Amino acid sequence: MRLPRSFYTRGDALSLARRLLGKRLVVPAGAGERVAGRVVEVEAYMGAGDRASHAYGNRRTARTEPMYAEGGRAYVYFVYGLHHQFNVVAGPAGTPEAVLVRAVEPLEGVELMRRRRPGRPDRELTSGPGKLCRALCIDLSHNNEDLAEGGRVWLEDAAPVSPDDIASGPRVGVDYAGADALLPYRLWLRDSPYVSRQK
DNA sequence: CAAGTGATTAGC
DNA sequence: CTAATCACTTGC
Repeated sequence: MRLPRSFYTRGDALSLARRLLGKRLVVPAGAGERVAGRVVEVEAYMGAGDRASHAYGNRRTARTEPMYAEGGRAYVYFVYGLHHQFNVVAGPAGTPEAVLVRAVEPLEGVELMRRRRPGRPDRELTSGPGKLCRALCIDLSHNNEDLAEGGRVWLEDAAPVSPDDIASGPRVGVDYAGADALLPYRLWLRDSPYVSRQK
């Protein structure tokens, strides 16, 4: 079952980031197959007031447009000439907040993931934002898709995560954001071996 | 540890 | 139009 719209619109990006940990990210892979992973690492991007956000100062361009939609849509973009990044849009329409999914633990379709990432140990199949998009085949065609209804990627509920198991720290790769780069908006499951390397 | 890759953007 | 900038990964 897909998580409902209200799951995404209920709170801000940080609240959604916390609730996203442990949930199951699913992408259909044709012929009734699925590729799926458990979310183990995320980053919150808090919108217009967040210097690290693409939508800082309400910057509104063709790329950032999906962030302004009602929560529950996908915001996918391309960085560094070769990697895709998958984000979940949070909050009501008009607030450009989103949560970047940084790492998942492979659960379904692991064979497919191995084939898409040849020569990688299972630990490194999905342990980074670019890696997971590669393993799950998420690309620009998924941009702006509706996770709550009809989209070709979605999230499913899973066993709740205890707050004690969640660790936090500064976000990765946002040094340009000044003081905002220090905010503890990166969250991960403390004991998961599938989180990305940088701490 | 540095190169690479190309979409996106701001600045003319 | 052009140049600069990346929410990163990989192979040296």
